Amino acid sequence: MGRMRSGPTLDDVARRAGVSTATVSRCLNSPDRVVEETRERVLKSVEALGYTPNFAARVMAAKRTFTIGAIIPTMENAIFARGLQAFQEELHRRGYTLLVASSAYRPEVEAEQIRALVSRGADGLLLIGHERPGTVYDYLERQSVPALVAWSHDAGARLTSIGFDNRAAMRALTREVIAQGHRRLAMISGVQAGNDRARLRVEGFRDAVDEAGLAAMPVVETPYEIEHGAQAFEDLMALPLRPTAVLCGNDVLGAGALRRAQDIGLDVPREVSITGFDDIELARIVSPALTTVHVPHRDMGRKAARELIDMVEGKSQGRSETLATDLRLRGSLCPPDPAIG
Amino acid sequence: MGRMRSGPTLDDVARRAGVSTATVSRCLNSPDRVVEETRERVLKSVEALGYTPNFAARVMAAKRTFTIGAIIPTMENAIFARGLQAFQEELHRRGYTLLVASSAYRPEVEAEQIRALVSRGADGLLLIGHERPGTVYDYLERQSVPALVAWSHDAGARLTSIGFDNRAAMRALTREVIAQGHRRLAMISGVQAGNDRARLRVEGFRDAVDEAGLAAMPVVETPYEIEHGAQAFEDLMALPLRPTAVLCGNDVLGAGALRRAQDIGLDVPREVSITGFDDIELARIVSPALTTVHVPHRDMGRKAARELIDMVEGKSQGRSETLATDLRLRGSLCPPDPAIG
DNA sequence: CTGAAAGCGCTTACAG
DNA sequence: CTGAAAGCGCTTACAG
Repeated sequence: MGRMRSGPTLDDVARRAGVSTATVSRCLNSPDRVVEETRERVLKSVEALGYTPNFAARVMAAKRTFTIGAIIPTMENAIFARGLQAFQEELHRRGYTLLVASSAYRPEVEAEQIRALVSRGADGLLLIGHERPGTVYDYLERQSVPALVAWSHDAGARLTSIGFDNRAAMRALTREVIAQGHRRLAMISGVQAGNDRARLRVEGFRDAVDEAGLAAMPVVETPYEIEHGAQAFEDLMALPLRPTAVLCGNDVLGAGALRRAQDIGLDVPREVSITGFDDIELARIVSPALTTVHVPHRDMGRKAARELIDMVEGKSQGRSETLATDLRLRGSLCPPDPAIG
Repeated sequence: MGRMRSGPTLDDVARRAGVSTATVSRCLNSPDRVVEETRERVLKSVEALGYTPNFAARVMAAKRTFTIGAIIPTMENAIFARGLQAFQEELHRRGYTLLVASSAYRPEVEAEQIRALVSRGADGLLLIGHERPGTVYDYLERQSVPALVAWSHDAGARLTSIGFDNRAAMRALTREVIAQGHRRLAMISGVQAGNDRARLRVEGFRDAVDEAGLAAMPVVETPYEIEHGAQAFEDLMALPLRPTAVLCGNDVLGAGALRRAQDIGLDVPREVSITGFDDIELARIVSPALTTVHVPHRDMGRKAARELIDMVEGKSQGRSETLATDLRLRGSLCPPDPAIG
């Protein structure tokens, strides 16, 4: 069963070039330590045989893979795409290869993927958010694999993070909605269990609602999918006392809510305002465009890559950083209609 | 520089349990070949030490990784997301792990990623489309790594493929547009170089336009990004003789075109019809929803996984399959306004 | 500048 | 059912 990789080996190359395997290895890894004439002969031999080093063997001997692993909750939508792209570009610039796996927002899958990547020799790991079983952190420590968290910042966490303050960001957005005159605010949140970003955004929402002394309205929890956002929105609109503004845990939910509003004949923003979070491309595609929290995805990705590589290369013990977010006010939010409010 | 993975080894486990490394290995890989009492002792030792097998060593000894690699052109949008998700679910079901890399639509990056994945021991590879340098195929053959192409079908290609007929699909859509009465059709295509899906879609478009005896209109080529789709659309609308229908190479371009139409005050579909391709979620989010070609992403992903694993396990020499696509007629397409046409 | 040789941490016939 | 030992394909001190 299965294939036996049959490619040529270092030994084949060495024999053909009439040198030792050590010399071939040097030609490939530190060419300047081999005299030109020998090097040329070896490279010609490499070429002729179509030789590619066996990675497993190299890893075992050198204990280094120049591979970074990233486990993100989902590839189904673009939430992490832009940040990851920047992360990968920076990695590439520094000579590392990125391997990505997704956990479908399930902690046990994430743990499994972490093990898969670590045992495949990942030199470092990028994780999203701080919330996961302590055993995962124990494992990473025991394996002494540097790991960095992005998309979330938590000073007290076990891992270094390059992220932003989800709570403060959502608080600021909610304050803005209130400042525009809304008094009945509801929220559609992502699933909070195991997701600190979702949880912190809800907390930020509540902070602002409470400090304004407004009556509590529902926070509906639902998976980060368009269709779920749509359904949750419809449920909220069926309430006897309808919210005049619905704040969504991210742009995906916001787009779903907006779409459903249009489908059931509600005018956004005149009859109901809707906001998102993340500022992915989707937020500007929908019409009206979504008011949202802008997250510096590319900047975060690039900085995360730099810091993680520094950690991998022993140049840093881990320096956390909080990036600023800002509001993007667009057509989906306006003051409530006095006739409705 | 770099870390020395310092975890416990098989030897440590063996010593602690008072058995040989062979026995520990058996406990982990074929537990039924070890008597219960011994097994328990060994597993306790594994537990106590927090042992994880060194993947590289295992690969080298066993010549098998249970890892499948996929290289997709982009993770920036959802084009490949749903299919890849299904692919990964099926892989997981059969005990394989998926590692993903993206090529940014650049052939040289793809070649690099292929090498990275192969030398990391991928048992098999999923690639998108058939168009790439012959040297890549030579390499895969020499390394005897099974590879499968998805998203495109080509009977004459070197690799097995589980895909659909991009040309026929686009031809069918174009025929429908023509059948609705349009006579001035333009197209916004993705970049065709190195992308057989893009090229075949353009050919399908031309097939239908030619067979209807319509005058040639521009085919604009642009990267698959919302903003580029928007710009291309605006350019087309600036033509002296405006098209009444703009067919886009995929939904991303279609969404961009639609957005720009609204921004410049054009009524879709009354003044201009717009279509997409792929039927990703975005197509239903925008308003009006995009008429598009539905691609059976999940089915394709699942079938690709099954076939690739069969190839990896020597159960198949590679069986290609063409999947059916169908049209989804939605609000972005309607007959042209006689007053305009 | 180059080679001989040990060693990386596993798996797997081969014996017993 | 279990162990001793070879071997997987590299890298890297250590000599020369």
